[in-house]
Formats: sequence, structure tokens, C-alpha cells
Amino acid sequence: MDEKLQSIEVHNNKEQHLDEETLFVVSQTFKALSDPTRIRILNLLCTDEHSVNDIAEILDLGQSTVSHQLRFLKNLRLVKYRREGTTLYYSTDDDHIMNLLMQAIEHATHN
Amino acid sequence: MDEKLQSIEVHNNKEQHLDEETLFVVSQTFKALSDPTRIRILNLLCTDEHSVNDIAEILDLGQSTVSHQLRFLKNLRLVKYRREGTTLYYSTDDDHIMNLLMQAIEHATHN
DNA sequence: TTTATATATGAGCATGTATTCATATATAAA
DNA sequence: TTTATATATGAATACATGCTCATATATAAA
Repeated sequence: MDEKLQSIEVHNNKEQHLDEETLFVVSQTFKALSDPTRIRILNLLCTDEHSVNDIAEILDLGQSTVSHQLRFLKNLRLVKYRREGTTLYYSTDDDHIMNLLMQAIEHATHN
Repeated sequence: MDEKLQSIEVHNNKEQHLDEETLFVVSQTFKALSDPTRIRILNLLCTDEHSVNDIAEILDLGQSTVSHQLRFLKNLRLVKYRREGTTLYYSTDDDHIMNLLMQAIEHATHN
């Protein structure tokens, strides 16, 4: 099933009960999207890949801050990286979750 | 524009920059969805309205806990209530955000 | 008015989290 | 190997957050 098809589904939860694991995954996912710094990083990466220092410069953040947040996002498999020498180029790695973020941004701006 | 049409849009963020207010609204919205207790409450309310005590009993939570979380959700206009005597019946009040939650639950269960 | 029931609220506490600082690691060039 | 650059990491700290307890408020019934 591709992204487009998932997106046109009407998402009503057939099962009433949410098991512990689903609850954990869902809450973790939204937690990733609940911090302004991470939102800015993901929003930047949604168009292009960027190195850690680029991200830090563009968003005016500390290198350590960016690295910590990227580790967080990488653990949730929301971003990935590609190495080129000593430079790591990060990019997004979950189109579905990025789509959720973009929907929320649209919702926030157009209301 | 109705909910269905918003749902089939491809959500790519045309503007690069996220202003302070958008950032705040988006992060607050996701913060609301990032707590297991609030997810359980919203998932329960997504089908039917329920009183505070009902929610507490069904989800095995303290009355105070539920009331505090409902206040949080109400401040973000994610839920509303209707009074009947001393009983307050809460229900969801933002179909778009509820759809985001359902998408995330689908994503978490079907993967 | 008194009593009972439903809900809201504030304080306190324990836990979680984002940032910063100092430093470690890794790759490449000299 | 030495040096430089890019990134990662751990500890410390300040702040946010969720829950609980006790109590307040609000509505209705007696």
C-alpha cells in the first residue's frame, strides 16, 4: 500500500482497545513531533538533506543540540544519514510521519 | 474545504520558514497527542461522548487525573462538553486532529 | 438549608526532557 | 603521526509534566 492510498483512507479505529505497545509507539511518535527544535529540524530536512553543522547554522542552534536531537529522531527511524568523509548528511526516513507533520503545519497556518 | 478534501491533499510545506506562532501551535498540538493517558481518552471519545466519571472508570484512571487532562484538551479545543445536571458529557471537537491521531494509530498497528 | 453527587482546582512530588559544557571519537589531510 | 574538522556523547542543570491528595465549586434533591 503506497502513501497516497493510506492518505485517502478514512481513519476510524475499528478496535476499541489500544494495547500497551501501540500506545507506546503512538505516544513516542507524537512526542518526537512535539518539540519546536525537532519540528524545525524535520521541516528543514523535508525538502533536502543537510549536514549537522548546516542544520545548526541555518536554525541557529548549538552543534551538540542538533546532534542530540538527530540521535533522538534516528532512534525512532524518522531520519537517516549518509556519510561523505567526516560529514554526515541527514534526511527524513518516514514519509508517513512527515505527512502528519505537514498536515499539522497546514492546519496551524490555514486556521 | 471539508475534512475529506484536506485528507487527500499532498501536504508539502511551500514556505520554508516556520514562524514562532505556527511552531508553538504545532508543538502544542502534538504534545496533546504525546501522552498515553490523553491518547486513551481521545480514542475513547472518538466514537461517543462520555462523562468524566465514565472515562475514569472505563480507563481505570483517577477522577482528578481525567479532569486535569480534559482541561488540557479543552484549552486546545480538542474536546468540548455538554452539561446535563451535574454531569458533563465530553466529546471530541477537532475532526482534523482526531484524524491525525487515527492515522498514527493505523500506522502503529499495521506496521 | 442541608445533603449528595459530579466535577474542578491547586499544591506537592516524582519523573522526564531539552540544553549546555566539556570531551571523546572518527575521518581526512599534511 | 600530527593536525584539523565534523560529529557524538555523558554529565549536569534547569525546566516541564503527569499524577495524587485534599478540598473547592456547582447542580440537584430532600
